[in-house]
Amino acid sequence: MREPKRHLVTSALPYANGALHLGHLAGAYLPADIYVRTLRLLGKDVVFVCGSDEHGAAITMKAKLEGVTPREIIDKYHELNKDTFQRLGISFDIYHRTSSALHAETAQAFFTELYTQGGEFEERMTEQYFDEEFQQFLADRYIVGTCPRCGNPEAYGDQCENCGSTLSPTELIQPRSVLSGKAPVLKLTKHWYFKLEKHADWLREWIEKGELDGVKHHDPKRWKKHVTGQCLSWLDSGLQPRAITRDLDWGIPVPLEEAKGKVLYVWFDAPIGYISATRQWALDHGKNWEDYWKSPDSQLVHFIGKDNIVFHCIVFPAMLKAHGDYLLPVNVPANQFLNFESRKFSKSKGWGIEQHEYLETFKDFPNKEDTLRYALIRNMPETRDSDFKWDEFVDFHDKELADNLGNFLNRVIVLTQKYYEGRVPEGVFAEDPHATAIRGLVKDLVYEIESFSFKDAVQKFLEISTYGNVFLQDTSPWAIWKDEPDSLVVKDCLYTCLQIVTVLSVIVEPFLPFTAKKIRAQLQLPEAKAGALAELLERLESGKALLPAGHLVGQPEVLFPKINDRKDGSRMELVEAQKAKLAAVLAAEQPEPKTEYATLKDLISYDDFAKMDIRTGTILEAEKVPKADRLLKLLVDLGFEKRTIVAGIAEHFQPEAIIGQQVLVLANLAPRPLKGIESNGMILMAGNEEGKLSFVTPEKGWPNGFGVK
RNA sequence: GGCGCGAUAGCUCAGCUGGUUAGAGCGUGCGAUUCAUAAUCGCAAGGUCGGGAGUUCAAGUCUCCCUCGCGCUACCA
Repeated sequence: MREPKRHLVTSALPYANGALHLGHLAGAYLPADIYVRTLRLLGKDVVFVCGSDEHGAAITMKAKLEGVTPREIIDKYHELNKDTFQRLGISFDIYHRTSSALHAETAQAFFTELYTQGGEFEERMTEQYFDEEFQQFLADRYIVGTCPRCGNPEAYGDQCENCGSTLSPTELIQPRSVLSGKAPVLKLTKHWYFKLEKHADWLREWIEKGELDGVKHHDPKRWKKHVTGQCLSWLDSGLQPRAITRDLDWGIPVPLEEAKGKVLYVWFDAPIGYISATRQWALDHGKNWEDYWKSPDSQLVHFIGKDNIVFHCIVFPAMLKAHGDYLLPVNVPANQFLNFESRKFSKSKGWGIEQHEYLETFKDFPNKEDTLRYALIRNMPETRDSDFKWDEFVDFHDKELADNLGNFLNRVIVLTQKYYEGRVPEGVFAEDPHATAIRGLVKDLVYEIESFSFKDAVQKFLEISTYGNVFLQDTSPWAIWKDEPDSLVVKDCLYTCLQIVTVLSVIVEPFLPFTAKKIRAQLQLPEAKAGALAELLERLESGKALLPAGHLVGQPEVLFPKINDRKDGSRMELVEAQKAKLAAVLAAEQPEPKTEYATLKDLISYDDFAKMDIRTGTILEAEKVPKADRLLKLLVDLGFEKRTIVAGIAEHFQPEAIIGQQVLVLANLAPRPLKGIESNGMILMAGNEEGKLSFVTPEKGWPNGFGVK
């Protein structure tokens, strides 16, 4: 593949209704930042864009819950996230937002282009819930009701947060509007759908072979397996048209006369945010944004978490291709998820720590940003879920940053001060084997970063520091210096070590930007500029000194005060406090009977009740319905007849265990086929707040077939 | 249930297109060293590569079955 002229790098746009936690940082922002900083050091033309995703019903929902406007919500979280990223050293060239006018214009133009081209959209009339009192259609999130799976009375129209199942609003039992609290009605509405399925063929070729229109586009082997795998799995199961409009008042208006009151569905406008962010950046810097999005010698890379794979590898590329002119990503190095002390991050359960919260809590901790960055890099969930542990956080910091890296710098500077009053001695480095070895490690490191293997890259980084330690130890200049203070061996040794430290001062920057500044300062060197790494490699090759003889270095200063420090327990206390917090969460977990009872349904008349014919019965046979996790096929004796009933209780009861079980059956429910089996009635079950089920039965031995009054 | 990804030393993980005695870091044990943040360096112990079957001259690496973890997806109490 040709060397690209320009790089466009994106990180997933954070949704502006909350803060981000360490998992997000490790997933989509930190790796992107390392990648981008490396490219800059190599002197490449690169733009790194991100921003807030600020539309969608979840934001209006949150605003409503908090009694504020959506604008206040997005302003709050936009500022918070933007500021936090900056404080952690995530070096976006722009952190834009989708509420901007430029974005609205960009997204609308994108829609209009696809619309006028024709063939990409289709219109559909669908029935959506409508709140008659408020005279508006309800987004999925605006409908709550009882979850059909677990019985949680507060499930949303798109998802039940109790059992995690994905729902559609029409599945909810006893739905009600969040706005009026009343039952919504179904009403016809028109929406536009993007015909994703017509792009399936070229998408498959693009993902499988890396070819676009028969031309080599990228090397598919360089994509992560779980990314390619999930995409092909989607393609195999068939693509469906996706709605791109919504009935909502918060978002970008659909630019069509006949679509008044409708907005672009947030998933459609969000990825276009990458484009509008680039446009804004170009405006601010007098550049041409199209060079980055449309020129074939530019290269696009999306950094995301695994929850976003399908959008970035199928949906958005399809949109871009349908539009025409746009580049498709050469890679989407999605990371998996980071767990926190063996569990998933959970804000509601108090498990985990958010980015800004970390910065606040570790306010007085030296190098808090780089220490965190380092711990996350070492544990980055590159190919599978990984786990953040405070004990490892301490170990990585103390053993690798303090003992290996920090101490190496320290001993070199101390020796230079002691033997040569801080002046770099004369020596050879360039043509000796050490220079070759170091150059090899630096090249390996760069290669790993370009391959999105950040864990391997940081390991190479540490190897350089270890190389220095080994060399220093093997030479032991202190032993020679005692008798021969003018020894050339000692001069050569320190000269070489100082060159190695200089290498470290440059390549540390992508990983630990704050530390990079400190090391440069100790060496009395200016900060490494764009292209510094390219220059360094060149010098290593051509034999020029990186740090010339005679250069005066600064006074030694401890770079990383250890956490596990017997003289100063303050840093360890901070970590211990975090561990104690988690222990407290665990301890408090058992008694949590914050029982929520379903709100009572609307009143019904006696006649309504009388319509139901509930009978006593006994289960005669039970077997699992194949290809369904929840369904059991039952044969129930109702006295006057035996009938087949399919019940969704397989997760709670073994088929053998319920034979002979007495039950109550809603016997006059209209028959309905389930997985090809006709179900004639419904078994009555009692449910609790955990979603557990219990049979409702008459007294033991009660005859079958009699009514319940 | 379907699909995808994963399961390798006590712990965290590397092992590309199948090929000599399966690697690294941490931890452990022993030794060296003192310039340094009780840091550093060397050596050693430690694995039936989740389980089972198969293909092959040869399998951690390919095929099939099973178990477990994570994710996507289907399924009315």
